Amino acid sequence: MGVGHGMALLYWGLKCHHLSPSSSLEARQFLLDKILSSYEKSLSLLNWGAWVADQPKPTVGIVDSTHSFAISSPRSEVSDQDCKEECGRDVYKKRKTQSRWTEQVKVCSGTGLEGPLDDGFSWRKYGQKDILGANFPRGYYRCTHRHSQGCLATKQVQRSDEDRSIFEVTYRGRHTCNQASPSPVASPSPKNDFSKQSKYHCKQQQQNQDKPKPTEDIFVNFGSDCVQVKNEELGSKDDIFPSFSFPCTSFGNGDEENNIFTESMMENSFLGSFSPTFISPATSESNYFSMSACPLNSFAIGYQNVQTLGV
DNA sequence: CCGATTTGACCCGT
DNA sequence: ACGGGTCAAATCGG
Repeated sequence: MGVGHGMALLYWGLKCHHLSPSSSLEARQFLLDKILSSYEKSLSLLNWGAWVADQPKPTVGIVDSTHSFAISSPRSEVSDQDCKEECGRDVYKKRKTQSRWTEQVKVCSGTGLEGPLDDGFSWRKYGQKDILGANFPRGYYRCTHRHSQGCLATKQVQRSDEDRSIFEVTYRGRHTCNQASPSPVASPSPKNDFSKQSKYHCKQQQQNQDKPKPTEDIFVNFGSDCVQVKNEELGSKDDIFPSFSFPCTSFGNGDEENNIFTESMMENSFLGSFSPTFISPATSESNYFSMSACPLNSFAIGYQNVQTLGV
């Protein structure tokens, strides 16, 4: 309720104020401060403070004029795990306490793409396993910048048994790296960089999910993907975070300039590193965040039409 | 040559 | 003992 209100307010603010790249930096900062303050109030209302209280306050900064802003709330877990990784193998214990959430990525069949879409981050595959009871193997990915920047974000990709067009992407940890450079959506010339960068993703999809498709189709066909985000296993079993969603039409007003919220947040941090904190750090499995971002024109990888699919 | 992927072995929690 | 997750050597490919 509270967070939903906060999110509604956030969206309202962005929409009503027509936050655009041409807006002054001060205006945007002011609005974001307002929004965040409301959001934080909502958080405290929710009494999920136990989790939030330890967290450094989320900071919002407008990075540059390409209307990308970074929202981060660094956690001690990062340095903690860094140490543990260096000092010994304690990743297994740490795993339990890491933030984790799942996106169900639906790739519409017959569109030329059969595989999990690129989420704007660069991943390196480090393993694959056959999972008991699953028809398809699970792929394990970690951030490409794990060593160069100590980024500990990982994800698992598994194709759904019931619907081959659905991929369950489970993210763990947040990106602490500077992912602006390799990200196809964040680059000044997305299309060129994307086709180049998606090389490995494309290949990986072919090898991993046995459905080779032409690279050329990807950029277009991502537009029909659906992503559902849900949070998992973050400790709390309390139903304090009812699911909520934006109506699909809300974002897609066709005005690119007004899509700062969707394109910026999603491409930079929303799905990649910010969402676990922002969305629902303490939800039970029955509660999940659902987010619509239909015609995300600039959001090249095309997260779209997220709905409460129900799990 | 360098970075990504593959894949069997290994580790850990249950 | 078993299953899930990670490691790392071998391999691939630009």
